[in-house]
Amino acid sequence: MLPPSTRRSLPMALLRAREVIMAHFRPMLARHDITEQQWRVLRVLAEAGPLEATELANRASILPPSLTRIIKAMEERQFISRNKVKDDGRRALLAISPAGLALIEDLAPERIAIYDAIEQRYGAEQHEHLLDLLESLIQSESSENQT
Amino acid sequence: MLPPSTRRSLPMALLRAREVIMAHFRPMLARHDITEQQWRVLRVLAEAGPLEATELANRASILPPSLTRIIKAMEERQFISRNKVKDDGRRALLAISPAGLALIEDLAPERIAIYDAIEQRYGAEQHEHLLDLLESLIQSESSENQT
DNA sequence: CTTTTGTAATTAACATGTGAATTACATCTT
DNA sequence: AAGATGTAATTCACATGTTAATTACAAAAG
Repeated sequence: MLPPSTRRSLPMALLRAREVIMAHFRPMLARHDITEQQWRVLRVLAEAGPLEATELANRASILPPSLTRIIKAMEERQFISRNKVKDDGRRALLAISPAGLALIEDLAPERIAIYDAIEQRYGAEQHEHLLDLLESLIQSESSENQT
Repeated sequence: MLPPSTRRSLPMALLRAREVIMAHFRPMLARHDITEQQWRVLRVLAEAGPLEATELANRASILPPSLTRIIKAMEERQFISRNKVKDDGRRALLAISPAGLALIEDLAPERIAIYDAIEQRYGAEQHEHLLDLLESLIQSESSENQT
């Protein structure tokens, strides 16, 4: 229960870990002129199908104001489309477009290769274990658990 | 070696984990009108003593352009001071001021309580193990390891 | 001594993070 | 139906992330 030093604190360790991982993916994304967040939006929509903005924001871990801007930019680049929901003028369904799907499929091999290389260097077992521990942390600390 | 779904990918898990942790600290920082990054700068300087900008940026995981802005703001609020290094007009030593130290000391009890509560919910052993795995990941993937 | 090369810090330009306020609709109340 | 309340999305204002370009200075090369 000592005061956590900056050298062994969860927030700093999580930040640094994310940095070293993303460093491997950034060149790929930059070559296709797409940001990390735009990439997350595309992948979530590709996996889950059309979603409303709120749900998409949650799944991609992007805040609503950011998502508004991202959607606007990606609509202009024709990577996603929006269709208003009947009976509720506020909501709209956001869907990935064929061009967006094509981009994801183009990048899939490289993305998998990068991820596999990380897993090899780090070790498959450690990797699985780390994912488990992170999921567990997210569970134990998510605000929905407050009774 | 399957394509990592967004539900079990390291980048997403690290991002979400950091979010749920920081959610506990944000109210405290907001009450003192200080940002997460400014807080990191203060703590690093308090722990390590005066540092040059480059070293401070590395230790606080802040990019140079951001640090330039942060230093400017914190100098105006008198939380840090800068002293030019003799013999090299480019460098300057950045140091935490008495007011900065006072802020850190004021917040220390609450900060420790928050951290301890997280550790209790999550489990001390899991917590240690997670830190170990993260350190190991950072080691195995940091760019200095490229031969 | 001048030029070249290297390094630290800053600036520029644009995207995102963040909290607060606002807008546009829906729904509930009376 | 009119007003009160709730919800989804956006807008605003400002801080930071990110890359590229630039400035300021130092050190090496000629």
